[in-house]
Amino acid sequence: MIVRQAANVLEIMEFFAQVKKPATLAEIADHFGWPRSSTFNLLATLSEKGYLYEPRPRAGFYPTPRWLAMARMISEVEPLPSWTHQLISDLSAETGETASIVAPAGVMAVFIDVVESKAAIRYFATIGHRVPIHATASGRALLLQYSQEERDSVYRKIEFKQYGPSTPISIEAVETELRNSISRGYCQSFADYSRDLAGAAIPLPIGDRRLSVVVAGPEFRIGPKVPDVAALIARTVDRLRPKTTAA
Amino acid sequence: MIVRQAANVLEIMEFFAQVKKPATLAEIADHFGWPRSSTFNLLATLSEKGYLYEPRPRAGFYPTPRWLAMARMISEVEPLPSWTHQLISDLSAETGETASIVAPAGVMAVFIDVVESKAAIRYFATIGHRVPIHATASGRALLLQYSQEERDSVYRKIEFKQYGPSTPISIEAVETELRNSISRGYCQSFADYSRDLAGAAIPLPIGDRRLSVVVAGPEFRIGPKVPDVAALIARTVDRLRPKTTAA
DNA sequence: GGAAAATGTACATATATGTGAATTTATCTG
DNA sequence: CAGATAAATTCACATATATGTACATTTTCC
Repeated sequence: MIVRQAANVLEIMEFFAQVKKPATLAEIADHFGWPRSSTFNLLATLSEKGYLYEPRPRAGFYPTPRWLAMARMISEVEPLPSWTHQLISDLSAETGETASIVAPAGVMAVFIDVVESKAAIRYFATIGHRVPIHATASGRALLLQYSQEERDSVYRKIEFKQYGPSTPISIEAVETELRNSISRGYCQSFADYSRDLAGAAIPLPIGDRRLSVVVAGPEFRIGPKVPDVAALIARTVDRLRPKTTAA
Repeated sequence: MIVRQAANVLEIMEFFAQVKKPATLAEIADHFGWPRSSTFNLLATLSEKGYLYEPRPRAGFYPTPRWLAMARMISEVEPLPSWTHQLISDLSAETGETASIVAPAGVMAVFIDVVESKAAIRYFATIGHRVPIHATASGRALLLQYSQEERDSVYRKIEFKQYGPSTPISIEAVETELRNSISRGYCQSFADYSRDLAGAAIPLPIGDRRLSVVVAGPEFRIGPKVPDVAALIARTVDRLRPKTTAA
């Protein structure tokens, strides 16, 4: 069950992140199609908690820097090592495509860092974007780091859907693709989940965290180059990952 | 009316900002005394929206960097000029007390930037902290920038409460205190709102934004020095505020 | 300056939502 | 490796909550 008012808080935050200027109660209510009275309650709640204020008289509400203060506190803990951002930054620059660091979240994979391609036609992904773990290159690069039991446990919760012609729609299909990925040396996906999207990914274990790196873009552009891209990812990881004695 | 589930989202965020490590459903439910099923729904909603993930297997949830990404987008708009942080930073260093930048939010005043005192006994304020606009030095420094009509409009919404012995409990009392502040050259408060707390504040108009600076601390420590502190604030503003031809 | 329009606020009520109990899944223990 | 224990999920129902309606306030426009 989705908690509507919880989702609405996030929607409001995203709304402000987009419009980047104060908005009145009426504007917000109209934008979302919410009743004024409900909007009033929600804004009052956020204000009362110190997350919204009125920067200038009669110009409406805007989030306080409290969001930022909280987000900073949260993110200063086990941040990604700085070389991982360098990694996707370099990969995006060299390939011209979108590169991301991905982490597991149940049956989904979440983008936790993204450097977007600058091309007009590109894979549009944002931090927080989620994709099915079994039907994407980045997700499968996470699954490769799981034990068989852990994978089985994930499989049980997956609802297999035919997102595209090549989507694996059974446990065996996923396991087969994982085996292929191992022998191939990298994970790939050709519109397994998103239409026209192809990508290459490899596992990126950091400490006890299971992450993956993925480079993805429009199939027509990146498709033929997937093996090269995969090799580039591997080389770039080798170059940037700090050398340690332990594996 | 307070929107419970909206508030809960903020509580969860603050919880993670505090504990700074992943937490399982059970831990979160226990911490807040929420039913597990409700907690489940909330966490599912936040996860689905890309704000929560599972950094490592079976170690529970943690916010994704999406919070930070959103908060950055929001805060990169009309940020405070950098000299205002320098201002409160210097003030806190010189006085040993907590210094803040404050903005209006209806009948309340919100702290939008804070540098805390390092003393063991200190004014504990955080960004987002709210105080009544009429019963605090910082709030009255905001009211001084309002027109009479605007102030009247605010007064109509205030519920006058006797927070402390010196709290102004009528419109006249507030107006009188404002007049005194003008002739005095700064705003002050001696436990008008918070017990044992004294502070000095002055208006800080920036562009068309109405802000104020306040230095506050325990009454016994800062009380006798309030005039000096006020003078220091004024001097420091003069020193740091960029000179422009226009007023 | 006065009327009209827009915006913000309060409240009762129907309904969407949170929750307790039951079920399933995972983890620990001997 | 069972059996026990704890955690995560599901679901139907009572209730807390979102909202339609009415009212108040503020702003706009003539």
